[in-house]
Amino acid sequence: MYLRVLDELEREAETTVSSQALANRAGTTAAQVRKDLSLFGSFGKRGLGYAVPPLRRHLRSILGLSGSWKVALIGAGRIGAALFEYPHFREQGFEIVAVVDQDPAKVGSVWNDVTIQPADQLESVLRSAGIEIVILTVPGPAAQAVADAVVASGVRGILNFAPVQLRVPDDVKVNDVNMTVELEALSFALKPDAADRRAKG
Amino acid sequence: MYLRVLDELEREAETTVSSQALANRAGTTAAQVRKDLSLFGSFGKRGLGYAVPPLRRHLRSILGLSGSWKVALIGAGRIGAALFEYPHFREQGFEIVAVVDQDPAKVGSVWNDVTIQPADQLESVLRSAGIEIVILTVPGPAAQAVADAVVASGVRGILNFAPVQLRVPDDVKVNDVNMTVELEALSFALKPDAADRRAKG
DNA sequence: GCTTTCTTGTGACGGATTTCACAAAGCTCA
DNA sequence: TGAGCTTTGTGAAATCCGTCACAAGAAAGC
Repeated sequence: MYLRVLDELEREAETTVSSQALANRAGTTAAQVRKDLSLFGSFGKRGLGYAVPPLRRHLRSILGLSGSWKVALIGAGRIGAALFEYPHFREQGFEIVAVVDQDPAKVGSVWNDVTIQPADQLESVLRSAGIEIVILTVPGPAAQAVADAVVASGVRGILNFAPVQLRVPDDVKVNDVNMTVELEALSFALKPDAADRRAKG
Repeated sequence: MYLRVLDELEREAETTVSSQALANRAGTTAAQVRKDLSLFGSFGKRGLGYAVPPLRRHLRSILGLSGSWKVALIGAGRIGAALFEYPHFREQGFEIVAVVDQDPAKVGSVWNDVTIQPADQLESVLRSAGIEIVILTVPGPAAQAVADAVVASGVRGILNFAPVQLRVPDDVKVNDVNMTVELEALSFALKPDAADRRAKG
């Protein structure tokens, strides 16, 4: 989130930012910002704050965003299609260089120079394209089987949109985007008798 | 996540489940499951486990999912369109009964019986449809202004897909879905010199 | 009815994370 | 140059959260 704020500050041509200002924009506290950043080094100047462009470069480097990552999209349904066009992935260095789908009617279509490949060739597609991270937008019931094949192809990062918990080896990292769970959390916070929870914590 | 697992177990016609089994499927530990559930009551039977259908009902009630919620989609772009069709929202009781977009070319289109309304009528649309939760899929730079109007319309829950931190009053709950941040977290975990972090914690 | 087996509910512990608070450092201006 | 103001970096304290471990409840077998 700090990187997102720094992107914004750089567009606004701000040259420095204090931990307090960074905290305000990122939705946290000044002390938290300083603790977080100090884990990776001393980037600020006392009395002044943090210089925006260097801190942004530092954070990009810390996050491993200095180069670019080769990403495959598995599942060319509505959500997959929307993500394929999502501009922020490329802006941050994630290039979707392969698309795979199980539906024969979709295989062979070309999306912006990328040809949709059949699911039964998943492993060879991932290996030959040198894929490092996969975005998984297949239906829940199919997700675990696809994830197994993805792992077998040597991929160690999965961004999972399927509403199931994937079981993968320890050296594979899965991050879930679970939109339904987020909505349900809103429901919990808003349900009629939730007022006391808000008051008492 | 427990509710998701219980949905699954009920489809499989399982009648009871132990904290251990629930933990396996939800990706956590048995002790964690018991602590979490015990916060809201004693739902299990010692020696037996939890009865699936009643626990599922309990969780749905705790989460405020007993009835249904009226939801508006603001932003009819690619992501908005994908979410409109996403079946799991309706399955869990979230009905998208209004769609709003700023683009005159889209206003007036009908999506599955819902007519897209113009952004300048946001407040009246939200109020007259009795909207309780909003899904925000507008571009980042527009998000705060739209959120302000949403809050002014009395909505107290926002599912925010814009990659910015929204500032809202304390009685409004915002949940963020930040796909780019999730990818960046994968990048951090996978970047070449990340091996030592994994080993040492 | 009694023993065995299973599994919950929960207090105690310990590790992790956040907040607090302040010395040290840098800038500005006289 | 030095006083005053600002803001970082970081130990210490406080808080939060997950894990452990076990007493007690419930069923099953005999």
